[in-house]
Order: sequence, then structure tokens, then C-alpha cells
Amino acid sequence: MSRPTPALLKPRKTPRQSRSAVTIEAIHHATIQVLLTGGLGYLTTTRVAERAGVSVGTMYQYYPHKQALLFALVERQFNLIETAMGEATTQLMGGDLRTIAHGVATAWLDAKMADMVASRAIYGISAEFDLSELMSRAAQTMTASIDALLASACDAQLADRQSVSFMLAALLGGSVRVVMEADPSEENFARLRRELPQACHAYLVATSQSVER
Amino acid sequence: MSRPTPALLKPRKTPRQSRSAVTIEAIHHATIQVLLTGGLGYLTTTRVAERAGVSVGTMYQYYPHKQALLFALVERQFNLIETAMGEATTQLMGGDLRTIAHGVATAWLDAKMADMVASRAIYGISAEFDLSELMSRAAQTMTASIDALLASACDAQLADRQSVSFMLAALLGGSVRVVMEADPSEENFARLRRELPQACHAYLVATSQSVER
DNA sequence: ACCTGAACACCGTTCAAGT
DNA sequence: ACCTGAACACCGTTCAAGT
Repeated sequence: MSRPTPALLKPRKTPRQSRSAVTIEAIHHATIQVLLTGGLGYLTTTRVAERAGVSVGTMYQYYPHKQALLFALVERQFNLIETAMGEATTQLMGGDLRTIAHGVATAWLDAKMADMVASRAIYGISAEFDLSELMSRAAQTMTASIDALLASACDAQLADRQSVSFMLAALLGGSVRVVMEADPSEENFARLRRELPQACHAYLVATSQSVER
Repeated sequence: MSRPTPALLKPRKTPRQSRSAVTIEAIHHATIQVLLTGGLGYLTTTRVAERAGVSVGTMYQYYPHKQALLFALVERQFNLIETAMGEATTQLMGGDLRTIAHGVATAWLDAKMADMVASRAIYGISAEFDLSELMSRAAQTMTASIDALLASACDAQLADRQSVSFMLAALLGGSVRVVMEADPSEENFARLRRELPQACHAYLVATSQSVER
């Protein structure tokens, strides 16, 4: 819609584009801050605006409603995880079943846990509004990655690769989520790290016909 | 706290216990009704009270806040699923690994899908408030059931049964949940029915030492 | 172009008053 | 004992007015 504008930065009376960029960053930061202070129940448009040093009206120029504000935060987090998984996928291409299963499971756990440490504030946002769209997109991306990976496997072929990719994505995504929500203890994460790769591998082996023997 | 009172039913001017029971049922019903009409965003204390034919004040006599009202609904649903799983567990006791894996996975899918059809209204409530307590309890119950089941398996022993039970509960709970939230299509449920029992069985076999051979 | 903040409609919750 | 509903504090959102 809007053509790219040269990034001019004037010392005082900063031009429009830059001024609003600062405002947006301030709002974003304030939201996380408020979230860390008092959780989702404490998060109020007035409160965020106040903390960001702008008026409520200004906030509504950038985010048409509160949901949009939260959505932006969550989307950013999803993208981080997606990127991490994309990189892992590239590296695992052409490997054997064992390497792929362990690699994907470990990458997924790493991405999720980095995300958790980095921004505990954002968890629980899923609370306030409908994430199904975002989740659906994430699930599809993940399934596609896994599918490509399985197609590239050097030591096996799968009869119904689509279903297996789908199931593997659900197993990975779901199990980690459930543990994070139900009881995110050190002990349980250790168990996930040990068992999840094994489970993925076992499932793949069971549904594949070995190529070499 | 309150001793049991004989269930006297007077035609007019119904006695206290009974009157309030009616009120509670009306509120409960009205909540589901409102939820079905306009979803969670539409659910308002005023609206529920109106639909139930009572005043807001009355509602607050039974539920100290809106969350309590929703919590009661969700808890009821959880209990239904728990009961169903309990029955399935009893029947599967002493079976072999394959029977147990397929039985548990299928029972879980059945319970979840019956629940879904019966009260689509309740989904998405998780939205409004913290379910971690309830989920944690449910996860523990499920893990315990699976653990007992695995201990009873007639054809195998597991080295680290606790971890395996934990993982299996997470795999079951998580995968179904993710599919329900991300893309609850017929096709995907069919895939779950086909792949989930297999995945569970494969995992169990991979981590167990066969008893008879 | 960007920002302000009083004003509006509506929400969850309370409590003095009724029966 | 149980219910009522006006009243309160607060929320998300808007928009005429400023710079």
C-alpha cells in the first residue's frame, strides 16, 4: 500500500515515520512491562498508554483494539519459533530417521524453552482472545517442514507421509504445550527431553518401510 | 458443613434448599444458552442473570464472581471425561501392550469428541481465566491411570514406568488438544484415530522389555 | 501528521432494602 | 432465607479539538 520512504532522521522535530516508530516501540515495551508487573488481568489500555507515555487515543491509532495489541506480541513470538524450526529443518535434510526424529524433537524443545525463558510475560495471553488462526498457521508450517524432512529421509519411505507428518506435528506441539500449562517443572522438562525424541523415533520406525534391508 | 435435609417438596412456597437448587440450575442453563448464542465475548453477568430470570445479586449469591461461574461449567466437563477414562482403564487392566495402547488412545478420543459434540459451547472458555490448576489435576489423574495400566500389562515391563506414563499422558492430551484448537476438521480427526493408537503402541514397545521372549 | 483526554456505553461487583 | 436492582468503580473505545 505505502511505498518505502527514505529513512531520514532529523535531530529535533523528528519526521512522522520515525516519530510513530518510536511510539510503537514504546507501546510494545510498555505492554510487556505491564504484563510483567501484574499479569493479564492488570493489563489495561489506559495503563499501557500511561506507561508508554502516550494518550489512549494515540494507542488506538496503531492498534484498533486491545486484542490487536496482544495479538502483535504473540505473533512476534510465534515467528521466532518458526524461524528457529526452519533453521533446524534445513540442517536435518537428508538425514536418517533417527537423526531427524531426535533433531526435530530437540529443536522444538529448545525453541519452546528459549521462548519461555525470554518472555514468560507473554504466556497466558492466549487467554484473552482467539488464537486458533495463529495456531492453525503454525501447525501447518510445522507439518509442512516435517513432511519435507521425512521425504528427504535417506533410510526409509513412509506409506502415508502426510498423515505421519500431521501426527508428528501434533505430538510435538501438543505434548510440550500440555506440560507447560499443567506442570512446568524442571523434572518434567527433563522427562520431555529424554522421552519425546524416543517417542517420535519409535513412531516413525513403526510406520515406515526400511529402504536398505 | 450442612447436614443432609429430607427432600421435602411443598407445592407452593417451595422450601429454601429446593428453591436455590432450581435457581442454580437456571443459572447454569442460562450460561450455556448465552454461550451458544454469542460466545464468550457475549457472556455477561447481567445477560446470564436476565436469561435465568433472576437478578444479578442472586447470581452473586451462588457464584462469587464471573470466573466461578465459568469454572463450574468447565469442571463439570472435566469430570465427565475423567469418569469415562476411569471406566476404560478398569476394562483394560491386565491386557497386553497393544490392547492397552489402542484402548487408551481410543477411549481418550471418544471422551474428547463426545465432550465436543455435547457442549461445543464450553470450548474457548479456557480463554477467560486460568485453567492451569484444573489441567494439572487432570494430567495427574491421567498419568496415574496410565501408570497403573502399564504396571498391569501382561506382556512387558517398563524400565522407567513413571516417565513413560507421563509422556504418554502428554502425548495423548496434547495432540488431541492441538488438533481441536488448530484445525478441528473431520479429516484430521480421522487421522488422529488412525495414527494416535499406533504412535502410542510404537512408543510403548520401544521403551519396554518383552516378558515372554 | 500526530497526539490529547473528556465523554460514552457498558461491564463486574456490592449492598441497603424488600419479601 | 432468598431475592432485588440502583449505585459504584472501572473498562474499552471514540472523536472533537489541539499542535
